[in-house]
Amino acid sequence: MGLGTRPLAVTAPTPFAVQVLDLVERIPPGKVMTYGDVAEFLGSRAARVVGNVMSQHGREVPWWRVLLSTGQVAPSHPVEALKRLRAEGTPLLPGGERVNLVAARWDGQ
DNA sequence: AAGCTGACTCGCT
DNA sequence: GAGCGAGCCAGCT
Repeated sequence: MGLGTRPLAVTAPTPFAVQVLDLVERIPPGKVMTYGDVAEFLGSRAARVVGNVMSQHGREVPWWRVLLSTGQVAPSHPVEALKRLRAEGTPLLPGGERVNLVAARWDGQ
């Protein structure tokens, strides 16, 4: 019926969301950014909003490369995230549950 | 239009 | 290291 042509009814990304997604898409394999890093790079302090964006639109970008400031992976799919991070050689801290931010943080260069 | 929400962060205990 | 409270702000109701 009139729901449109897409199988998943995704609301259109807002301008801020587009900026977030553009940036996340550029994070190189083996590198990561925190929610706060992403916000700061976009001239905002809205780390939570970045999280909101990722939860709504993160499926089409390397969402596993966006972390909490503690180095922990996205809370919704932690196992999958860790699996992907290990696969691309992202430096982890001893214990393997958190990313070594000192080594893996990407500055958006 | 005022309030609520949340894949956040930081400081303090 | 683990909890907790306060601050944060774009989007949605």
